Amino acid sequence: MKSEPESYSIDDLARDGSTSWDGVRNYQARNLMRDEMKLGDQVLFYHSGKGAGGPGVTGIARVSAAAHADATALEKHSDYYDAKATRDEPIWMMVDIAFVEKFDAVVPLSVLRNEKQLEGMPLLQRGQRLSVQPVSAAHFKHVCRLAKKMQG
DNA sequence: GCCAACGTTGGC
DNA sequence: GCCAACGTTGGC
Repeated sequence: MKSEPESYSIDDLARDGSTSWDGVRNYQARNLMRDEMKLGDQVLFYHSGKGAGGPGVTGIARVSAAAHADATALEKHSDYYDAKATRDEPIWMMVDIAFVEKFDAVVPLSVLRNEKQLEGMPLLQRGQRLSVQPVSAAHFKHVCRLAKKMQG
């Protein structure tokens, strides 16, 4: 899951313990949360933009609640308000995630790009912008190995 | 700040 | 249903 650290960082998640991943307004990302993310699934937490250490994976979270309606779509004054959403058809959904671990150092995107073992990882595909993306078990493990290696 | 990639909107 | 225009994302 991607987040701009200025809006919500791994440190914010560590402080809060858990959070509802509200505000996703992209159907593909919504579908991934709704259909693919199960309670207990592990999540790579990614900082986009200009965080400390540049864009990269900063830690691990875990799905603490499966997809449920994102009520911010119904709130007129919310940045995430969507006039098409109704109580019966909320349209937008979110999962809750809980903090698991913050890496000692960011695993930079530039490092991920050079890893043969991460070939085919959606995050590394040209032009990808999805804020929620699937990660294979093998890719997940490899990113964790890189994180451990970097704290070396 | 630039720009490529991509999603959405709306006219036709 | 097509597609141009526009807005957003996000790396560089």
